[in-house]
Amino acid sequence: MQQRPPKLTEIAERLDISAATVSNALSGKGRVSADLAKRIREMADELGYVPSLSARALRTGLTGVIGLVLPDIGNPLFPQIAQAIENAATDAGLGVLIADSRGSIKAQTEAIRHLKDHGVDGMIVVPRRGTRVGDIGCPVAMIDSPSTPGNTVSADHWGGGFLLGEHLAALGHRKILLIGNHRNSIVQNDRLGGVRAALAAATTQTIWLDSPSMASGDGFDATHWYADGYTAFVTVSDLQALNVLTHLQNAGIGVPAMASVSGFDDLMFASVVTPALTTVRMDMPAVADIAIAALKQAIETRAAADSQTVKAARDRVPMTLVVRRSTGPTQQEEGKKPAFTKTSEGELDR
Amino acid sequence: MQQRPPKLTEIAERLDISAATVSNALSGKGRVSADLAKRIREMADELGYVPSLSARALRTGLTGVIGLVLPDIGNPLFPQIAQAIENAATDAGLGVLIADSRGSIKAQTEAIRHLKDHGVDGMIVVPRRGTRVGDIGCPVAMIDSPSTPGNTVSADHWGGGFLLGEHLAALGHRKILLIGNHRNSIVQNDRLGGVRAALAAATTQTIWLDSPSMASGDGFDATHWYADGYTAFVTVSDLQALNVLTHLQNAGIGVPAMASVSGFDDLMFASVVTPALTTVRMDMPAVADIAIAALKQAIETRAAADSQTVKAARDRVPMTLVVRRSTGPTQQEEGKKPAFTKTSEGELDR
DNA sequence: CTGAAAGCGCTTACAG
DNA sequence: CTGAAAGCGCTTACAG
Repeated sequence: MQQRPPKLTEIAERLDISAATVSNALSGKGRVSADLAKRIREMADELGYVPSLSARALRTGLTGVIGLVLPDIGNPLFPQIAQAIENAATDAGLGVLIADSRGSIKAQTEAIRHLKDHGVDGMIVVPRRGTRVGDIGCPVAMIDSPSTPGNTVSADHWGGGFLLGEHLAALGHRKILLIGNHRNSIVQNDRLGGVRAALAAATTQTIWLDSPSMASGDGFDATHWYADGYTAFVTVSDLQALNVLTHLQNAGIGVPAMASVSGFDDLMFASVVTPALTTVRMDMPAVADIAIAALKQAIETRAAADSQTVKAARDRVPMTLVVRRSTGPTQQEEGKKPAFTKTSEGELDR
Repeated sequence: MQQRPPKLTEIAERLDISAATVSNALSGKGRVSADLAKRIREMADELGYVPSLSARALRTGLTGVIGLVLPDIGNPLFPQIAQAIENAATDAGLGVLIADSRGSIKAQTEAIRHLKDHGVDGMIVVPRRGTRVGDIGCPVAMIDSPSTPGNTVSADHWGGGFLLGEHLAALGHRKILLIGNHRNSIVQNDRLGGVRAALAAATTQTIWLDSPSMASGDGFDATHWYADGYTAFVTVSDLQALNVLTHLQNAGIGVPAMASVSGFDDLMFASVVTPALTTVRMDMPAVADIAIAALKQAIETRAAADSQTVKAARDRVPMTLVVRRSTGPTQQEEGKKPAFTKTSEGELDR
């Protein structure tokens, strides 16, 4: 039916007052008598008035939309991030425009430009590994590792790793293998650093799958390490953990009876596999809330200060250890079910 | 630095011509002499002119932004969808605003309203199961099952299932168990219907995990069926397949040596597990292209016809069988590596 | 407390 | 082929 939506002046006409007054009343600037303001609001409701964001944007220079730049939408962690950001933004009355910096750093730059062209008031960037985002002419909140310069908010990856390390130590593991993907990833180093710190009394060995020695040959073979006495395998992500888990199972090494496998991120499949994966989870909603709050504040005070990376917060959100069943080696742990919501399997496909 | 961006009138002033002419030249309406148009474009480039979308939106009533409504951003299939849509939209010069209809149908309605309030020109909706979206006052493209009324474009789920069924038949399986999650899901019925049709000569049995008998007790136990002679397990999603796979392995039933497990969607972990999952994949980019094209056309012709669900296309995009290693029962298949890109593990966490 | 007026930066008939 | 003018729907000083 595409009814032409009522505009502000229509409310004004009906009430025989000026558009300015309607605008003031609706924006709650308080320059209107309580009584009149109430009548205006009622009329607006009655007419189903929805302000034109385009007009407002043109006038105020603010669109009420922020951009979300992700290194790769295909990233399995993306749903968690996007969902948390979308929720927080919606609560803050902001729209979220997404952009995928798929592939290259160049693509990241393009994505940022694309968003700017679309007039976002600010953006949240999960930068590509090793990337820095310069001044882009609008406020930016970065979600990265706490050790990254320019970071605004992030989970406490080191602390999360420490929790996991303590857990494994308590279970009695003495030889633990730590498996990382990219040796120059700050996040991965933070995570494994925490694990190592908690396992100072045990034997740990760290291997990086992107190292030359690994890249050649058939790569990593968990059974080999198992034969060497390693009973626990700590990976830097659940995807890697899944890989190790199924490898071991496939080779007849029981998990958690004979070996323990754990990951990070609590990806949606972590609770679906048998045995369920023990993992370390970030509090994405908290990260998102902080990022949005910082961004919003920066947008609001933007007029005064120059637009810059939002550095106000620099928060470090704690991580949570999610103990499930893969906790060997002697199966001490019965595995509590996690309290938080997991991805609804029901909506998998319809 | 937030330099005030140059506006159209500045170009006009510098060239000592009218704003109208600049506008015409830049929008390529062709009412400007080629020579002048060229000079205008050069000046625009030189000044780094970026049109104000807000102003254009106010004037034309079109924002150049579409909304993407997903049933649940947490859905593991979401990354594929979002990425494909974002790519197609960007190519079409459109921005994508996301909305999560998490949880309820009510939330879906709210999400749609939220997007409308933000002035999207149209939207792409992946509706919640069993949901219909009424007229919302702007063009809508629905991505659902081909059998769903109002559907605009979708993968050929039945056809994909048929491919999988044929494959299993060719491998010599005689007793195949089909496992669905929601007995009233159109997509799932389409998929399993296709499988069944191709396996007409074999024995198939279908169970639904949401049926009362399943809901009670400990639910589904693959080993029980294996003992009963079933050698192939077809699930309606890779997540389910992963569950079955790890269950079997955990119980000492080798895959693919003793049993075959397959799924749908080619979720990012499908190629990471051992053995890699055989699955059926939709061509998301094709789906996205069709949806965006249909939407764009509807937006452009919107003035004339009333806004409605886009029904132009109703396309049925073919699905692809991805044969990997889980294809038993006699391990005939050596498992080709899939040709398409899988989610870059590298960006898992940084 | 309320209103008249200007203007945000474009595009689009309409003239010339 | 080019330009003058109006207007999209708001908000914001500025008066009263």
